Amino acid sequence: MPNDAGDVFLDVFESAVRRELQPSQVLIHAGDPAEQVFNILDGMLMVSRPGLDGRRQVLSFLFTDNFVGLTAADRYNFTVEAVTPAVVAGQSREVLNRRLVGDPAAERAFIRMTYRVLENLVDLAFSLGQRTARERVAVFVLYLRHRYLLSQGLSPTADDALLTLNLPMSRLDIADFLGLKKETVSRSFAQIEAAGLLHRTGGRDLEIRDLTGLRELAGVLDFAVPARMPTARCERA
Amino acid sequence: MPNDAGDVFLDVFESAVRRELQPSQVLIHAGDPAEQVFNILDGMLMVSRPGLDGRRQVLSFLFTDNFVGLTAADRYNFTVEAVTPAVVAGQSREVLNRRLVGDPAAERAFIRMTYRVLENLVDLAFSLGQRTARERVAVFVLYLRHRYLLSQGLSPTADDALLTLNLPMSRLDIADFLGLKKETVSRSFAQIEAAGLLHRTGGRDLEIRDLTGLRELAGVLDFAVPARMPTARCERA
DNA sequence: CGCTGTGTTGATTTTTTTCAATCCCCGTGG
DNA sequence: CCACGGGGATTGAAAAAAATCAACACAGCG
Repeated sequence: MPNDAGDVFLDVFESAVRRELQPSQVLIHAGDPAEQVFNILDGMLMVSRPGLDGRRQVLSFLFTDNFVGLTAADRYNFTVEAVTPAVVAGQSREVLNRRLVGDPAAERAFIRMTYRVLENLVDLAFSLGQRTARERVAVFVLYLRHRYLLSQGLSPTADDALLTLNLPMSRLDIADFLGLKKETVSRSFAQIEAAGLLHRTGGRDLEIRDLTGLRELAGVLDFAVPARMPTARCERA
Repeated sequence: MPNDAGDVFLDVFESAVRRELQPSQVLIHAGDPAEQVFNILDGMLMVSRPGLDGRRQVLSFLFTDNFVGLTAADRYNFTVEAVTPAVVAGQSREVLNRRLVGDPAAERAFIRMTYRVLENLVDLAFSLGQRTARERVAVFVLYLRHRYLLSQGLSPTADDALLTLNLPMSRLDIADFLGLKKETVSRSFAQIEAAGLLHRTGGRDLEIRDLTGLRELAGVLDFAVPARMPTARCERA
């Protein structure tokens, strides 16, 4: 559904219709016929899967050059809305499909992009299922920083760069992403701040004070190709 | 990584090496070079993503004709092991790739299969992030039943069929799938049983007593193309 | 300058986990 | 055939985590 990539097949968006979005404006409604795919040109968007009773799970945040609109069914089963003012390019699925069939390189790039989406979802599932509230918030901060670094063309391991972050989404959005309530997100931020790992500088901005400590708390070294157990079968009670 | 499909490209496994697995035997170790892809011929397998400190998130259970081995990186970042005695067919990635490049139909089938994996992961993320322990267990029972129905070629909406289920995996495996502890899984089963929705008939077998009630608890009508909010933007506090 | 909506903090309740004890199924061996 | 043992499963009690309910703070905006 969402995601990554600056790839060959993105040229299908050259002839695409541009569309501007205001914060919280909806690009894709879950349930709509899946006729188009989109490329993010500017701004941040949010993909979420609404439940039947008002609950929703935010699945990912989209940045410049991310792609969104994949689905196996003939209707979208996720919602996409703008977080910041944004510009997207929309192209019909058919045009994309025609672009892909002829060109093995484009095909491969497209499949690789889909894998990356998949791996992001696996990371999310791991957070939701296995990490504590504090850990999830720490991972989230690092995740956002990582995405910012990427979208600025910087190395994701540029350690000293980008220690001030803006979180353009609401606490509710973060909560629905992390499977927590907004109060729990606030408290987790407060605890992480109390531990000296970061500092909330008013509004939705923050400053990372101890990147190493934050990474330790998160139990994560990097994203997309996260550090994992090499082979050892983990023995547990 | 894991999953679904009885599809065109599966013919690449005709010339594949068969391998038999005993319960808990590992087919793919996270961290191994990703040289092969597999098709499940018989039995049940389990895909999981191990964390750094022994935590693990089970990502899916695999049944006959499911496919596993996808990854964007050159190493697997997930573990696959047998739950029941199983038989798999292994083929090199290269053979699969060669099979796909020439054939748009196979390509499309492959991409569609990847979408289905993706949608299963989205469902999992929704459960992990938004549902209570009881709901997760109810969804899990319905999910397993759904997979059994599919693998038997029955209609997933055959309501009265298949009311007795065998859960071949341990409570710990279920717990790691649902993001709970094994005791919580036990308690949730007990509560659902007390509510008269199912009955544990010794060992790892159970009997569904009230399918409708179970679906209500789960908040799910069906899988793979789950019921979702049609359009309405959900207003919430 | 007050209003409104988001965010934070506090107190309490609920849910889940943790720790610990038993149970029970099942295979084994007497 | 039945006692025995062992690992998984269940249940209980206590602790911890997160959610809920409620009040307050604060920023942005008319």
